[in-house]
Amino acid sequence: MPWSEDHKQTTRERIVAAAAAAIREHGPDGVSVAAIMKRAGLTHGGFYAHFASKEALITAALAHAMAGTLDWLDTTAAQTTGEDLPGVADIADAYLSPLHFEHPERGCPLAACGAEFARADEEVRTACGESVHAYLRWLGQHSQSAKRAERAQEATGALAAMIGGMILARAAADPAESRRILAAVRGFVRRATGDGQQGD
Amino acid sequence: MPWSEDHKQTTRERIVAAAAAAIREHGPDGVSVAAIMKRAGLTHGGFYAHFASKEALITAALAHAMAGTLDWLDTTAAQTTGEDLPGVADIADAYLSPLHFEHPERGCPLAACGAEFARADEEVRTACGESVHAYLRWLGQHSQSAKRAERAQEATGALAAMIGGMILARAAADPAESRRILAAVRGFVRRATGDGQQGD
DNA sequence: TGTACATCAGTGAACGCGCGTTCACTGATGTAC
DNA sequence: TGTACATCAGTGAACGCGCGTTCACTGATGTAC
Repeated sequence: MPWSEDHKQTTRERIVAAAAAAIREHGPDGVSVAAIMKRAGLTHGGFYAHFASKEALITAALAHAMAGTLDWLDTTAAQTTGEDLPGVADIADAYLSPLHFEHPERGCPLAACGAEFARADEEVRTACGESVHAYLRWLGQHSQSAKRAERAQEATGALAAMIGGMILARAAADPAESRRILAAVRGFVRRATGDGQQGD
Repeated sequence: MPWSEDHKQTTRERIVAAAAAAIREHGPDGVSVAAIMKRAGLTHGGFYAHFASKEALITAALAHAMAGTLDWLDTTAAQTTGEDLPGVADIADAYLSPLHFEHPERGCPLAACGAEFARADEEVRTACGESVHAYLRWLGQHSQSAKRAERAQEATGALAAMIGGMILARAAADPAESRRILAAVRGFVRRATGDGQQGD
């Protein structure tokens, strides 16, 4: 075999990473296969040696973005609070941060293009449904409520507020209003989860 | 003048209404000018006698959808509660209803395409920012909190949860999970706003 | 160690298609006589 | 009341362009001798 075993796999991952960033920045319809390949340092012709379709790439990019986001939220919230298992409101603080606001290309794929994924063809739609499920499961594990039903409600409500809050902040007219929105939603989630306030 | 005075205005409004529905159903990039004109019972050639660009139509459609949504929420929440000025949690109940879930084409434009509007060119972006501002103002008027700052936080947090909740429900894998999500977010908002529960 | 070779990751021109937009036209309409 | 006319809302063919996808090729690589 003329090329090292994992060379193609590495290239594939480079394409997925480039796609995950470009799609979150411009939406799945706002970026072309050629633009993604260029971002990965390649030409568009080679694309179909790695993926069956643009659809398949979007699916892989969504999974990549989701995994990265959960990882980043876990790490950031744990660092900020100094606890191994931060609570839902701590996760929401990390999510509703100015850093996340300014960098959709490295952030939550559902805040960046949730509605578009949900409207897409079956392959992406299915991956999107799985992402939602995994997201809620993961956030539920951070809930400190005693009852299972309460943990589920807390996780679902908080995730909704997080995603909607980031969308509102990014849709707002000016940066000051965006900051106000992010802070308000952080406070709202703390109030709903019954956690004491923290930081600002 | 060979045509009645408001004939052209009526046609224009028919195009805007068709666009508002089609865009909320398929996204601004998912529907063509020709498809919108067909939906309005016209051919695509006449479009530029009414609008300077597709961008201008999207802007008008967003405003139309926003106005219709606030109206519908006000009416529905008032009918359900039997009060003139329903509270934030009552509005959230109407928003997070199965009917709204099933009919994005008649529902909130920010839940349907908020992220896309926020990424669009200046004209749509500006209209989107104004929509967010108007939305928050309107919902704040429904808050029963005493202090202004609390009303703002309640409105912002609830709107975030409403929009994010609808996006999550529409992105979920199966109808049962969607229903669970909608119910959970309704409960979450009631908890955060301190309102007693209502209905289911 | 050096060289000829087979492999296949990546290249770039080309394709068909649908899009937003333009424009010469058609024909339904209200008005003037 | 009836008819010729000017207006302009709406039609449909055509445009240039960028898209997703295909394919004949190129050239860097590890292997065999």
